Amino acid sequence: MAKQSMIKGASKPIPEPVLRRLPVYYQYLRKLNLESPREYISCAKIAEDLNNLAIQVRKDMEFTGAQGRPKVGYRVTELLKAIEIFLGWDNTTEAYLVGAGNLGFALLGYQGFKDYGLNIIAAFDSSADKIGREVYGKKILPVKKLPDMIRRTGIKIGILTAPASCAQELADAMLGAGIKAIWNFAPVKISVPAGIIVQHENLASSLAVLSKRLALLLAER
Amino acid sequence: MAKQSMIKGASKPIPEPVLRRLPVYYQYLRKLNLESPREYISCAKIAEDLNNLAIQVRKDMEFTGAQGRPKVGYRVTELLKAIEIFLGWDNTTEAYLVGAGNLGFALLGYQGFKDYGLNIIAAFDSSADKIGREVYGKKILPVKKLPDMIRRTGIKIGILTAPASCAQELADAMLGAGIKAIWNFAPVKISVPAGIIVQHENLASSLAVLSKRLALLLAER
DNA sequence: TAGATTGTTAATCGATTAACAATC
DNA sequence: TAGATTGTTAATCGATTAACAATC
Repeated sequence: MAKQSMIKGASKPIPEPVLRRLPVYYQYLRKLNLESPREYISCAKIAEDLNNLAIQVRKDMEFTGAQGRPKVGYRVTELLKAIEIFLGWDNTTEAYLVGAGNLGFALLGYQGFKDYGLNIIAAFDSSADKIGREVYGKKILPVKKLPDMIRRTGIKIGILTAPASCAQELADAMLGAGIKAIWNFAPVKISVPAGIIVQHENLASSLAVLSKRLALLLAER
Repeated sequence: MAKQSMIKGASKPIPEPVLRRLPVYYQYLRKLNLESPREYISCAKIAEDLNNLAIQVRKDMEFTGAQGRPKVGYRVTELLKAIEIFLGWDNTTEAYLVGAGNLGFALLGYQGFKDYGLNIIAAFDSSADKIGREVYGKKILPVKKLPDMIRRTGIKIGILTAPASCAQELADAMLGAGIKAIWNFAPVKISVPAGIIVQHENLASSLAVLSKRLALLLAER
């Protein structure tokens, strides 16, 4: 099966690169709103501050359906709203986190998620000295209760921050109980049936880009 | 300034997508070597297991300079070596980590980095109850010693896991002391002069892809 | 030998960028 | 009005995929 770099199914398919840039604009505009608020903004200004091209910003914004006014630009609040709605960040999606290690704790404590419509309801772990604790206001529950909780709450997103060695097993448990999307931070590829979404965060891929760039930079002279 | 999706400066410029896939092959081949070792492997087999196309695997491998034998395939050890050398993972690069919170701890404890030639030498933090502790064998030092340590050791990579509020300030301190590449996990864009490499891990971008895919999936029926 | 698989050149596809008309 | 900026159509560029020759 071929991979899909294009997100299909929508009226207009959205290129993944666009989808990855929209949050960057969103973060930028929110920060701008706090630090030096203004009613309107042009693509040229956004592009300049974010170090890319105005035409790309304009094209990207087109996907969200946001409309600007010639000579004036886009109303900042409208732009923010358009991105929010487009990404589905205007209403909250609930998720469970599985694996309450350091990374799990970091994600539980990340305040940004609520801006992106993601609410981690609870965490699950198998270790007795973690179960029962409360971290950043979120309960750590025994992992054997996970399937039951997923069924009862109908939660669709699982955030997997367990060690590689038990990632597949935990993924299977989640999927069996009705999870539809797994955000996988475990450093291992997990196999899932068709129709299930896996978003794999691979540190090694990022590191490869970083180390190659650095090697080229240092080799320049 | 336009952005560069292509890594320039090498004899043959390497597309970033290729660079991101190479570690996936690497992880796959290493796991294969442990679980069901074999001397040779074909691109078709790799592609099947990783869910992509044989021609893409072959093209990607071409960049590493690895050579296969028609009808036989590639020698697994050679493939691993070729990727290692190509990414510069065959000799160790040292790095400092700045910000010893939960995420910092998670990265300090991540065993995988040594396979990728990255060695985090020490961590820095400003909080008194962290300074002096040792985590996964790595000392936590006072952040005010950071510039001096960078100068003395000549370390070129800084891993930034501090809160957004002090990310820019810490980045400036690192760059002033000679850091050439920053792996930025802080949820904020940092500004750097030309010639400095910043690799920004943006959770919001990944979440956007995940949430849009899930929304489309759930809307299908 | 026949067939599988690599290596390499060509074709396609999609994303980015450019050009320009519309409009405030 | 003139000029800046959007909206939209066209051109370019690069990455992916296909085709096929080379070879073990």
